[in-house]
Amino acid sequence: MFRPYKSLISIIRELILKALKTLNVDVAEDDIKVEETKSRIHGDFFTTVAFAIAKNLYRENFKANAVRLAEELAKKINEIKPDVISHVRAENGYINFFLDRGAFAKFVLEGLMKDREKFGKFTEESENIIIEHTSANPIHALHIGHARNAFIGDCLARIYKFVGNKVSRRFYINDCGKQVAMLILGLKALGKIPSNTKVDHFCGAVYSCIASIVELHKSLKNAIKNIDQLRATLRKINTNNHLYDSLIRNLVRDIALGHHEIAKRVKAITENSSEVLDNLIARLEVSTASIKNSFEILASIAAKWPAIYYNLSNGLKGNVPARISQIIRDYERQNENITKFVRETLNKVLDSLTETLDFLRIYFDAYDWESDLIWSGIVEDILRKLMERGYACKDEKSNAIFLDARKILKDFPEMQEFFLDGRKDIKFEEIKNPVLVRKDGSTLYLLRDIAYAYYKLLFLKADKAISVIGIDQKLEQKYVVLALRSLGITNVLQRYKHVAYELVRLPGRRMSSRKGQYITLDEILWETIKRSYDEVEKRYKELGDMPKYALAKEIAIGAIKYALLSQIPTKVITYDWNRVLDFEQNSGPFIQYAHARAASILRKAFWKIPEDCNLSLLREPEEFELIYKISKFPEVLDEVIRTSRPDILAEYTNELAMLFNKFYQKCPVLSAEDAELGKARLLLVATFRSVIATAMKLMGITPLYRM
RNA sequence: GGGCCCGUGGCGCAGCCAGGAAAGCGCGCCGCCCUUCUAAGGCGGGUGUCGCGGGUUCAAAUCCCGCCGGGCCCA
Repeated sequence: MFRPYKSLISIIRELILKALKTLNVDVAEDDIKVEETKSRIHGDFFTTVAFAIAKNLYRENFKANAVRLAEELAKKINEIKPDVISHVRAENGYINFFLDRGAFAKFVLEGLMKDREKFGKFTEESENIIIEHTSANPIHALHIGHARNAFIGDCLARIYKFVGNKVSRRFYINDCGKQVAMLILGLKALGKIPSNTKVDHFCGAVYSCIASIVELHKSLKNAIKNIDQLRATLRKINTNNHLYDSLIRNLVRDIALGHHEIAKRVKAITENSSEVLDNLIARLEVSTASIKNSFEILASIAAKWPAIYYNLSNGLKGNVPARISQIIRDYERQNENITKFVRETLNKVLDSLTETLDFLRIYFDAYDWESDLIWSGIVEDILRKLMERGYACKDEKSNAIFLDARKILKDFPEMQEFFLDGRKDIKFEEIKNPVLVRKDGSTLYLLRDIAYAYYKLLFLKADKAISVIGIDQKLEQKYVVLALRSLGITNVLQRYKHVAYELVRLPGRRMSSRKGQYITLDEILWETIKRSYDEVEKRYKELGDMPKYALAKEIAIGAIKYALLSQIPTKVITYDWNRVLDFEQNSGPFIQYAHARAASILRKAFWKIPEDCNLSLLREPEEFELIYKISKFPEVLDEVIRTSRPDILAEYTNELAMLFNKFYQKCPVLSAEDAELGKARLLLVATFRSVIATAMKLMGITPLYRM
């Protein structure tokens, strides 16, 4: 595989090593660092090896000795350097390497002559890789936060595949939770899903409504419980029942209105302060606040979806929480009546989600249902296996079953660094053993996640299982890894990877499906398409409406994907329309535009790419910088895989586009002053176009040939 | 109460893991460049206690310790 940048670094390292040998100095491998200069004034690469040697050899006169050593080394290197390096110069103890730009251009572009399209593939090792991503609950529309997950997962999947792996993309469906049961109950109360709305949008509204209603019920119930206790306590303290009954009545009213003056009122009347009473008052304050909060959320949801809210609040009958629990239980036990309805419903929502994802060209190889995992007995078997091995145990008192994380860490000390994240000061007793099975016998997500991970690695035979899951699940994911290790997966740290990403926030608050506070991906998509359609219209008057739309769609998809991919996954993004709708530099459209310009030149040259031309004519700074950036492409892919950070690829692609635009401005291709130079430039344009097209495809952004 | 992540010009971000020479980029602002391969472009201009305080080092935005501010997880 052709890796010009990496080869160049090794060439330079070899030169340094050889020079050191002739000077008879020994140096640790690690001290020979070859780095890129920040400014071309100091050449293209430099090494600080002279400092490292001087430090070891001379305690005094450190600087002078470093400077002298650097000079001696530079002199030696100049004698033995290959043609691609024009010269080496010592400056202030640094040794600077200057490339021969013509030779470098020839080296890179000639190497890429045959298979430009495959540049960056490392076909050496081929693994079975499972990438699980998106995995949104199939009960509501995707919002921009889910999009972040989807884009990161899809980009990583494309890269893993491109560099030479077998990749399976999987979507995990959490269908056994409370959320699904809420939706199901809501839909049963409402009857049919109307045909004039998108299913996921409708269900999302239903879910938000019902979740808020349940939430409010819960807060009210809590408050009532607290009031009853308060009443009883007050009676114990004083026997003037009449006075307290009227106080309680007033409190109930005030709580309903969300007033926060309970402590004052109670104390004013009782002039009494006991620990029990204070505690009760505090709890009452809390439930008042939560009632107020629940009311506000419900009000905003009712305003957003008045019809659904109205029908639901009339249609919901009976003990709602009990009915929800019943649905969960029945579904887990695969009760025929409920199972059919749940699966049918969720499949409809899933189809609706997939429609959006398809539109964005994000596809899956398989959908894995949590319920299948339970029904098939895998979850149970994993639990038994954990217990047999002694890594899960039942608490005698509570009857709950815990994962014995402490025992796993003791038995497999190699897991400690991973789990503790380098912290040495934590005491073993402080590590919590998480619950796998509640005292009522119901299982927790963690257990199912362990089962699913195990399933991926052992039954689906993945060499590596990568899961794109929110950073809030970090601890939970660590427990999954511990459990896998205890189940006998020895190299689990290499085989299971949690790719964590942060939330997308709305200005001032977080997005929440439950509270109905979100911007759907569909909304963003259509708004962005509209905006890019306007832009296309401005500059492409002669184009028909449909082609305009097709173009606008690609531009919009590129804009949205780039906006979300270009930031480090582990940082919070605050969603901003301006950022997505900005089509200037550092955006998807900017990159597509650079590609279109290159394609335009090639089209005018009838796509006849010269095979023999004098590449060493390419010595202009703009030509050099572009070639230099191109040469680093395989290293960028390497880095993205190492760090699971697509933003590195996004930034690289942006820089590549930027450098091409500078070249484009400065260096005429088709009307070059010299025909030979023109030919060489045309080859550079073709190479650039291939590389940036590959980079774009890896991000799921379509390279456009005209814009 | 315990832990994790973040703090870089007015705004949004990269650089920190693997310390190196004047700290980069985009947006915004001002000026210039379309008879020349698509101006969704290019060129020029001003903007910084790299949150604060110590320490390690020849060298710190980068490593270590403490603190402050924001976000999150567990309880």
